[in-house]
Amino acid sequence: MDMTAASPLAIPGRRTSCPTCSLRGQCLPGRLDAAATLLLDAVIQRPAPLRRGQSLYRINQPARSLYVVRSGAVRTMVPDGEAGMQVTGFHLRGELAGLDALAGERHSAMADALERTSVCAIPLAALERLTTRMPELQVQLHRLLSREIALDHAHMRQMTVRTARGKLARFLYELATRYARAGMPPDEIQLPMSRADIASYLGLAVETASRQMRGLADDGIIDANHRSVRIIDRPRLAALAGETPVTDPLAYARLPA
Amino acid sequence: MDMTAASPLAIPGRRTSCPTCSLRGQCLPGRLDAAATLLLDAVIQRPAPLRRGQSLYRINQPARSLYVVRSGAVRTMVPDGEAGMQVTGFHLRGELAGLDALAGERHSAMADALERTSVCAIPLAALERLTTRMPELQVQLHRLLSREIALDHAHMRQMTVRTARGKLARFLYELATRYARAGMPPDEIQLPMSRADIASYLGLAVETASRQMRGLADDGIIDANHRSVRIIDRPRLAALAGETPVTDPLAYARLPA
DNA sequence: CGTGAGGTTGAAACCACTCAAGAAGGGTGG
DNA sequence: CCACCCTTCTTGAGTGGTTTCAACCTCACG
Repeated sequence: MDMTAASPLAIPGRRTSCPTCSLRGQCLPGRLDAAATLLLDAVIQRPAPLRRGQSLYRINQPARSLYVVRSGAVRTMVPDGEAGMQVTGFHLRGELAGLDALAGERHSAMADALERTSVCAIPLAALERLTTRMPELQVQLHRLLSREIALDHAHMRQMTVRTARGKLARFLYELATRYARAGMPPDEIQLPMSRADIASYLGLAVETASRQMRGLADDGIIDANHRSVRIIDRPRLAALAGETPVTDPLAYARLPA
Repeated sequence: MDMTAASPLAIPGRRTSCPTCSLRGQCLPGRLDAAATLLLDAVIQRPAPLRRGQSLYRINQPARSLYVVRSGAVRTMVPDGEAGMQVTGFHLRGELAGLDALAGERHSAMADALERTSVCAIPLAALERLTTRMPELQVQLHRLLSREIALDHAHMRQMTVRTARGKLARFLYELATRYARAGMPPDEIQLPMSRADIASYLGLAVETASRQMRGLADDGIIDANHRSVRIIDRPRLAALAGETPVTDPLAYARLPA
């Protein structure tokens, strides 16, 4: 299945714009009125789609824009030890990338496309100018920032799970949730990332990621081969994802003095 | 050593204010001029110091403010499985808390004080109003947001380290860095959090955290007993913190098509 | 001075990592 | 269109580190 052609927004020759974009509601325009949306639309750049492997921005590159993934998927990584890279995030349709340099300094991470990917680039300078004049836009920006921070926190929780099975379950469960929000079928996932990406993201060895994927399949929870994953038993996946074996449930129940 | 009395800002009877605050530069005022700083100062609330264990905000509570830690330390946690809590962050002097609800919705985490803690509360409604009128303030807000996101990413990297020793080393190293930024001695750390907090934060068993702390001490890298940690061999700590044994350095070097 | 939470230490089981090799895809060029 | 290559993924066995369970210590506090 070719996902790159799935988006109705990628029709060549037809110029995409905020007013006609199906992501409008969950993107920066939010609940902006038509006139305001046009003002925003005017500053947004829509570069040619990135091919698989092309980089969106590099480490230490001065931050110019904020990016919204229109279709495809973006991966962010930071250098890690000797020449290695650590995957810090995946950005799906409708999600933001480039927040690490919101202040207009330099990027602390690098980002590249996992598959053919279209993005909207919002120049930071223009964004600042617009938000001061459009309070609604600022609210929406903050809303999106909150969402991205929440995603990061979800990621943290994934990694503090102490079993590989639990990590992977949580990863798939969260991915399914995000696919649903992006308007894609949440139980038929085409993974845009490799096992190595998943392993790095979760802090596992590649082999472990592979084995656990098979393990979930053997248990009848998912149906997995290669990059296509079908969730069969969602409740059980949720149970695996939600549960961390907590040794001492009272350990953190500290009473006010 | 009692850290709660260490801050010159906690002098009773003397009302703290942005213009006289030593954190001014790295806090929201940033490089605002005197008049603008006063405007900001006027909306900032300074509640009575929190006692150890008192909560700053709870889960699902409507977000009212953004918080800056003036002295002390705040811990944030999310519920995790059956009645357990997962520590997602520690917020030291000069750092922000409450970003998970920046959009003015509800808090997805809870926050409480690890020791006697003073905070400044910036009402979100007022903040929004001010940023639209003061572009400089907005830039600084974004700068702080970037910093917090960077902290989260550092945390992620901590957790993907696959050895407990490395996780703890990275934790201590980063903590020392943040202490330095807060203007505290970076090599004489009084840990505000318990071993259980550290373990939860890093995704380890409490016993492992304890053992590794001792291990670092045995190796002559730190001097640790209970909550006071002295960094003896900073270069070696950095080496432990920076290095992850990367199996395949080329695994993520994907070439553009 | 007792009590309890927080912290440490020990021994054994388990799980994930490492090393190694083979299978399966996808892409490329003949 | 097929054969080839190379990347990605899988599978297997052994090892080592982390977890678990349990007991003990110690410090702060009432």
